[in-house]
Amino acid sequence: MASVRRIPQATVARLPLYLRALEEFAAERASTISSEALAARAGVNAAQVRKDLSYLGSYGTRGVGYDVAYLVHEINRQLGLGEARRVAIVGAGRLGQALGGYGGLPARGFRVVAAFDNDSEKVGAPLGSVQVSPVSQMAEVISGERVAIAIVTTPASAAQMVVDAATAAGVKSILNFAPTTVSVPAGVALRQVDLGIELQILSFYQEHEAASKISPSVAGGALPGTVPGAAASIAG
Amino acid sequence: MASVRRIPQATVARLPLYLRALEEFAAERASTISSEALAARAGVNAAQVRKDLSYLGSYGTRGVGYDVAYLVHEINRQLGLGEARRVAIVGAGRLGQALGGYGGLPARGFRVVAAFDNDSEKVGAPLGSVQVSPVSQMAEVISGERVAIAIVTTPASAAQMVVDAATAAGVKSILNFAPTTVSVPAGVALRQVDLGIELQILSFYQEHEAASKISPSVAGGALPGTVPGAAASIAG
DNA sequence: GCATGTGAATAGATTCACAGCG
DNA sequence: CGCTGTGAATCTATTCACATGC
Repeated sequence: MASVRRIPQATVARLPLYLRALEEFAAERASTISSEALAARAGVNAAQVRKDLSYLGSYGTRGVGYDVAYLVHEINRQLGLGEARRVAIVGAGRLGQALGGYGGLPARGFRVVAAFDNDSEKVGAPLGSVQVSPVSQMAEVISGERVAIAIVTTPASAAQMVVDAATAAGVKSILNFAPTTVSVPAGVALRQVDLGIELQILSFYQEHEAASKISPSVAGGALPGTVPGAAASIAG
Repeated sequence: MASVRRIPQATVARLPLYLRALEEFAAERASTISSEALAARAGVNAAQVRKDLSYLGSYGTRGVGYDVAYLVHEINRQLGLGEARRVAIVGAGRLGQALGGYGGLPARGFRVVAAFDNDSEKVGAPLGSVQVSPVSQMAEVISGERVAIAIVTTPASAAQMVVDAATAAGVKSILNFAPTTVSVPAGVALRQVDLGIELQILSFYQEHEAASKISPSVAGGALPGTVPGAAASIAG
């Protein structure tokens, strides 16, 4: 019953991993699962799983394990996945197109409700299930559609500008794929994902002995007038 | 002169960030840079920058700062970016196409030398500057082309299989975009990137107060028969 | 008896603060 | 005298180990 405890960033970053694993177990008709089995599937240590879950309030049964369905429910609740989050994609290039058409988004509770680009060739074209709007309309469309999260897939040169426009229009989370560091106002959460950086990190470990441990990425939020910093995740 | 010191994972994950910032400074004709300016551009704290760089052997000048060109050179060296790394893309769907055509790869010293898919519709089609080969030929093409890094952009169901095939053929680093946890043999470095997970993490911070700090992702390597775990970075 | 839940121990990362040097 | 380089202090995260309770 640690329900008031503050959940560590590292734990928050692992909850979605557990969720993914739990959904696999659920699909296999498992009704109960041990920390050990969950840990193996998620690629972490069993003690880690137990400690992480204990921050949520500990929903396991000693001698038995965790109820799969209930845990899924609780993690979903903690992550705020009750209702579909409304997202916008800014930048309708190849990457934006790929993400917009990615079926994993609706499957995980995210709904693309707008897309933007400043290339007039792209404006009006379909991107996933929406039409690309001009960047000049970001403010009105974002507030009209109540967009909560903006995914930035513009070139580096445009990234800070669109982040500024999106946050000014009320977006509270930014997922930046542009290969540059952007900063966001206080109270806006930010995560950055850069293919080149990932490859460079791998390159390091190729040169030197491969590292011994696996570590998750950590959250990149912002309460203070935070700058940027991090790197993180995407899907196929 | 801490040249023998082991470089912490967290530092390794930030070196590419510094590199990116330094290249921007170089483009602006700055010949020397303070830890403070570099920190601001990279979105971290100045003390962090100094400590991180001190692991490389400390190439700064007190009262002045760091020589931009020299630092770029040293970080590139540490990251093993002397010669272009040879990469393969496995999975020629939208995301694979987007990554294969991404100009940031060659710009940062990575060369796509092969692509694979098991859909016969896609085999033979161009992906970036190469042609898609059938998955059945992975072993020979990977060893023939001396592929060092495999980028996995298949559906989740195929991911572990292609990772096994790639590592068996000699690939030493895996960048997994498939939304599932994969495991790799000892000595193979692994990083995982999942769009859905990133969004779920942002969703958490949207619900609760936004986090106060920014944190970088951490490396996901493997010396032991390591399982998977992490999340991390890509670009637009 | 078996697997959770958790304090305590350990390890790792960040930040401070200042001595040292150009 | 400014800025690096780095020990020491702090904070965060991971792992251990075992008491607890089903």
